[in-house]
Order: sequence, then structure tokens, then C-alpha cells
Amino acid sequence: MSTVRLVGSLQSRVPQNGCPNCGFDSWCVPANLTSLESKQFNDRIEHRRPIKRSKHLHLAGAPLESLYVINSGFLRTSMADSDGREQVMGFSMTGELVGLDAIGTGKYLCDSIALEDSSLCGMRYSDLEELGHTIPALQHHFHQVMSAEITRDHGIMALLGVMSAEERVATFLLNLSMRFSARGYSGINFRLPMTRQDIGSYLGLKLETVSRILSHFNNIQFISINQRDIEIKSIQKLRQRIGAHETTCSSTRRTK
Amino acid sequence: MSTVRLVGSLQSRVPQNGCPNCGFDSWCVPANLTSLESKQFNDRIEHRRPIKRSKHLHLAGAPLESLYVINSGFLRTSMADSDGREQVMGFSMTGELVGLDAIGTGKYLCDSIALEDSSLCGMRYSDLEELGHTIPALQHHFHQVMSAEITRDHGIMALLGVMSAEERVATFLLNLSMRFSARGYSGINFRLPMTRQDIGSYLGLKLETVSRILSHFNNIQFISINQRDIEIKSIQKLRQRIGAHETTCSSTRRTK
DNA sequence: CGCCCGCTTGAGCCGCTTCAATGCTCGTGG
DNA sequence: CCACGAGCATTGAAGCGGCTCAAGCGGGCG
Repeated sequence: MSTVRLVGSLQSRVPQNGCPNCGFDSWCVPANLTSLESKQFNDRIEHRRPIKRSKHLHLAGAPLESLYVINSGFLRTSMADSDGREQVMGFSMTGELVGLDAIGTGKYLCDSIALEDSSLCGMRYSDLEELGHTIPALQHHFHQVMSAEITRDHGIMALLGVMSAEERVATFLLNLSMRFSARGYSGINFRLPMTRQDIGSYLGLKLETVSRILSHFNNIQFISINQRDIEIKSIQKLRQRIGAHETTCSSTRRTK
Repeated sequence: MSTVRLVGSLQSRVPQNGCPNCGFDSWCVPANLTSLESKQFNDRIEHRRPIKRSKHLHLAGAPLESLYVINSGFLRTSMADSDGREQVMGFSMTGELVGLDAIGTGKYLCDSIALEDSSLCGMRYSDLEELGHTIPALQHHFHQVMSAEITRDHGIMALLGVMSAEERVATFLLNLSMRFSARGYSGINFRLPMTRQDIGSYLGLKLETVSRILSHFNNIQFISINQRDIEIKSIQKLRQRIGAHETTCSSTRRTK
């Protein structure tokens, strides 16, 4: 998906550039940059590139120029199979980095599209590499971000490999909730920016299955959902539903 | 999985260090290092650490010290779910790098185990970062390797998300075949180093399903398989089987 | 040689998909 | 302003692909 949480808490205010709440701000603090280094860094940032809903940031095959951090909004990254089937690789929100998968070949392998009107801050990849040589802390931080992306992908692989449909949806909801919370939004009430189709593709399920499971979670009071507006009624219960495969089995299937 | 193809062709001979066919050799050529830089680089390599079959290179939770390139042998990387279910993240062979997912947190999140007696070359991650600052080309190459790992993971996510069981197994066999060829081994006849269980976990299938599909591919002359010894009879036909979902559907299901 | 672990194969079942119909919402133009 | 339509969501019924459970086999290693 090429998107990744950059830092644990985003409350850090780094007011030295003219871009309030700039997505790259969060790079300076954890990377422990001096103010001179931060200045050098900020000078290379292309601030606040807007992107309208349902417009592409890039298509697969386009050459990599810049990496982007999301300033506000929501993006979806997806890959088209050789025979046309589409797999959603991930959803990116504020503070997350897009484009990491393109570094290897210099070309994007994914499409990225805005799910709502969004704003990005970009940096040319060549600039980032150059800065990395003179600012070791930045280099180190960049490595961590890339590694975190690999870890995230591994989590999704595990989800797709071993989890049941209900577990996948529960995991997805909890993950969204967590990310909204971390950004200061409500982790309880939020609006899903993507369609059931998108969720299904991401989780390796059909859209009807996603819809049914959401309805089911609604019926058993885990959540309350109306179209795209969702309220998490019990994080606890959702959590228990994940990894409940053995527990549930013993009550339903072991009746043999 | 933290494993990745380092270069397209491995025939490049870089004889300047005493470690014949060292896994890190392949870093010097594509990274275009000068001979001085190669010397600095080679001086930091811990050469030829052996690891016996079924021994762990590391367990999840262990602190990251070094990244390893496989010199010879075969490794399996896997992650245990919170409730004990295991997901195989990947299989690594000669020339591939292990440990990238640990950079983010400084701790391994995966277990790595040798599927056969293997030999590794390691470099302390701190050394690699240090060298990266003085040798830009090395840094650049390292970024490419990390990005390639992300790309590889995306491919697996797509496989797990959209492919049928037969397509997954066919993809797996073709991928192995390709990697063996690229290393100068036969891509037609080879021995699977992992169990059906391992393959199943990797592909999100049960071992019985893997076994059945291999038997089926055997019956229809796509491959010839006897326990772990396999011969690819027709790469072409295996390729067609992938992405045959629409084609096959129209002949079998559209009979409605 | 014998045991154990891994592989194969079969039968039946369940979870998810497929196909289909209907409802809801929002944007657009008359 | 409302009527309409397109796209998204919901829900039902039926089918199938892969899973579960179970038994038998074979090969390698002690």
C-alpha cells in the first residue's frame, strides 16, 4: 500500500515552516533534527498539493518523482492484476506516506486515488536521498518508515492468510478506529471514506459479504452502522471476535 | 517475509573478498561501488555464518543486530498470530536478504528458520547505515532492496486477496522455478525444501488442498511430482492457469 | 527394522460467493 | 423545488470451493 504511520502521537507541533500541520513535520521530531537540519529539510518540501476526490495521484507505470505525505484527506492504493482483477493494497490517511513501492523500479506499480478532497506535501525522492547523506538521523528515520511499511504489509498478509471473514472486518474496523484516534478524531464515531467494494477488495472478500457482516455486527450491538456512518459500540467485543476462532469453534463445532 | 531478490542476474563475479560467492557481492556491482568502497564494505561483513537445518536464525521478539544475505540454503520466515495461528511470510533463497521488517522497531517480528543446512553472510545494521552515509550508491541500493520487498509483499497480498487455490499454487511453482533459474539451477527439476503445511500457510490454504492441487496438476501433465521432487512439464500451461478465472468461468459456469 | 512424520486421498459439510431483486442517497437538470 | 437516475448498500436463496475429519501409505532416520 505504500502508506504507513509515521509516528505514534501527532500532537507534536513543529511550527518552523509555513505549512500548518505539514505531513513532514512529524519527520523532524522523531528524527531529532537540529533546527538547521529542519530548515534544509523544509526547504525541499513541495507544500500543499491539492487533489480532488476521485482524482488520481498517480497511475501504475508512471515514473516516481516525489514521495507524498498526506496532509488531510484519504487515499486508496490499488493494484490491477494481469487479467484485470483489482486488489486494494491499502488506505492512507493524514500523516501517512505514499509511494514507497515505486523506489525499487522507479515506476509506480499501484494506482493511488483520492477518496475525498485531499491535500499532500511532497518531496522529490532524489532530494530525500541527498538529504539523507548529510543528515544521518533523517536517513535512519526513513529506513524505519520503510520497514514499518513492510511490517504493516506482513500484518495484512497474515489477515488474508488465516483470518475468517468476520475477523477480517473486525480487524479492519479496529484499525481504522485506532488511526482516527491517533489523529485526534473520534475513534468511536466516524464515516467510512470507501465503498463496501473497496473494503471487500482490501480484505479479500466480496462486497456482499462485507455488507452482511457489518449488518450482523450491527444486530449484535458491536457497532451501529448506517450506510457509511459508523459507531463502534464495543471495542472490547470486536477485539474478542478476533482470534475467537478456537473459542467459537469449541462452542459451535465441537458439538460433534 | 523480509527476503528479496537482490539483482536480476547473479553471475557477476566480484572476487575481491575471501568469501566465494558471498551474498553481499551482488551489492557491489549494481550499486556501482569503487574498489575502495567495496573494500570498506567487505571489511564489515561477517562471512559465512552456518546454520543447521531446523535451527532458528532468530525468533520473534529478538533484538535486531545484523541483516543477513543467504549464501546457500533455504530459510522460512513466519509470524505467529496473537492466538497461535501461524502465517508463513515467505521463503528465502541464495542472494536474498533477511531481517528488513525488524528495522522499524529494532525487534524481529518474525521467526526465521533454516529449511536446510544454510550459510549466511551478515552485516550489523548500524554498520550498514554508517556506510550508507559515506557511500551514497550503497544507500540507494539499500533503498531499492527495501522497496523491492514492499513490492513483493504487495504481490502476495494480491495473490491472497483475489486468486483461487489453483492459481495460488501455480503462481507459487512458477515463482520458485524462476528463482531457481535465476541462480543457475534448473527451473524445471527441483526439490521443494518446505512441507505442504508450509506451502499452505504461505498461500492461505490447507495442506490437504495444496496436496490435492499438486496431484491434480500432476494428473493433467502440468507437472510431475513425487513427494518433494518436482518437474515442471509446461511453464506455459501453468501460466495460462493463472488469470484463467474468466476464461475458465466462461466455459464451465456460463452454461447457465 | 520399525517408528514417526509427512503426504495422499476420500466423504461430507460449511462459509463465502454468486446471482438477483430492492432500497437508499445524493447530485443533477427540468 | 422536486423528479429522476446512477451508484452504492442491503438482503435473500442457492451453489460451490476449500475445509474438516479420517484413514492409509511411504520414506527417511534412528
